[in-house]
Amino acid sequence: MLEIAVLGLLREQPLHGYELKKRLGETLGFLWGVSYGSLYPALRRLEREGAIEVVTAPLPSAPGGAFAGTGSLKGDLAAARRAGARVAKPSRRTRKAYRITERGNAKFEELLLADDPHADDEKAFALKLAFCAALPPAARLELLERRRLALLGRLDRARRAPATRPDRYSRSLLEHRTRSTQRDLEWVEELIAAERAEQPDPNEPATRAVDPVTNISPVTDAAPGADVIELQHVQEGATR
Amino acid sequence: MLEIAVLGLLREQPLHGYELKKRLGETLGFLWGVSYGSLYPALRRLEREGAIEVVTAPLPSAPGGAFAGTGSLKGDLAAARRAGARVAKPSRRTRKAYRITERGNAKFEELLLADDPHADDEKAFALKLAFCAALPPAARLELLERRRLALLGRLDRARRAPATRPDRYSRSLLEHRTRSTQRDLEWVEELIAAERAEQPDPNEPATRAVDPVTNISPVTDAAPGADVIELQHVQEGATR
DNA sequence: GCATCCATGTAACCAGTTACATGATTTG
DNA sequence: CAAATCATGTAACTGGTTACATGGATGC
Repeated sequence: MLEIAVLGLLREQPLHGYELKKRLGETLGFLWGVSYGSLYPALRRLEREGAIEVVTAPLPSAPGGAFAGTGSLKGDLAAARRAGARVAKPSRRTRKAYRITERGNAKFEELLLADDPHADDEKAFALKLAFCAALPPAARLELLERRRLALLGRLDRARRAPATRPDRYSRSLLEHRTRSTQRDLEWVEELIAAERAEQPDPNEPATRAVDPVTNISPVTDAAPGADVIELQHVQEGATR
Repeated sequence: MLEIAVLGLLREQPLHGYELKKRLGETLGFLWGVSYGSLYPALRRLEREGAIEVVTAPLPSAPGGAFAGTGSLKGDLAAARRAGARVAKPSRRTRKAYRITERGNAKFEELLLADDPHADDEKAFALKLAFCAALPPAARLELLERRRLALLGRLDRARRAPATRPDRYSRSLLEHRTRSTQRDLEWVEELIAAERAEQPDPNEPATRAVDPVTNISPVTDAAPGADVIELQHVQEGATR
């Protein structure tokens, strides 16, 4: 969970821990609150495995030649000041900004499509969805399709095995839950439809729609470099 | 979480670990799956703090005089056999059945009303609701009321602070989530209304006169003791 | 010079998980 | 007697949490 969120945010621009936590709080706050006690260890972990790296630019020089101009830290500050918040001036001493690496990007996509067992389902999907915009369309579709399957499965199970205690409250709960799942399903199907509408996948000529489980399409490669563009793009507008 | 479920089940009848896990799987399976690795330690923990105790009845005598008849183990076996399942005969050697104590009952009610911070909210409430039937009406109402408050708070927060990333998916997510919360709220309010209808709280006389839903007369006395009946009811049918 | 915010981190804990170890009882 | 099932348990790990320790920078 945390790693997805961190990588997802760092995809857009380098950030340091404190700022990361703040953004997680603002933009994903409704999902769950992250604490420093898990964030900093996660950052070290990600760094150890090469998914992110410290960007040691005190301010002036852009270190990685590929990473022109990085407005990241500066832009952030400016935006905050614009917003009228009381803001400490540059400082820039102890903070360690992290940047995502190629390995990290790979890991991010891998994590979005992995359904590891101890993922909360609800929250996990919500989180993934919140970050799937930067994903290649095929992967995104896969994510939605999986979710759809999971919801269908749950509905089916609920239908064929009532599986609940007989009291009033439990029955009401089960009922409500089923309705809720149904709505989730409809919603996901809308998302899928929208996805297909604007991305009429040439690899799925009608028949393949039947079995979405095995369709790990070997042709997922959409325009290479699209990610890089996206990255620079986000940087401009991301200061919120 | 686990402790609530365990105590909730043991309230109805003494059970041993293996059976407990089976029931948790059947009747709460849609909520979450418990593993032995957490169940047995939980049982030991609960025993240590005096919330449950081992019932050392090999079979014949009902040990706690208060606990007349209890079909618990025997009834269970019979039921299973009736259902056509292949069933091992009595055995009864290594198994340790647990019974809830007075302390345990107290702890159970306390847990249902406590909103400890690391409760998943969604799942936690579902679980509590699934076991609230045996609660005194006032406590049950309190539980529902709290949930209502939480949902209202969430809605309010969502309304006054959009707090989300600007991409299509995140927006859709937030929207869907809000609708969902709204539905949850309506549902809880229905439950509350039903609750009040059959249990007109004598402590809130003034405000109820205004309420247009129930304003036929203040004398809507529904059969008192309905809960007791419900309780006895469960015990009979619970071997399911 | 003190309160406050920025910023990083550690230690202890928590509630669960999987994987493994053990053994009694039943049944074919 | 072998295989399946019933039954209890431990060890190591997971992914987070809270509480605490530390310290630089800044504003008033």
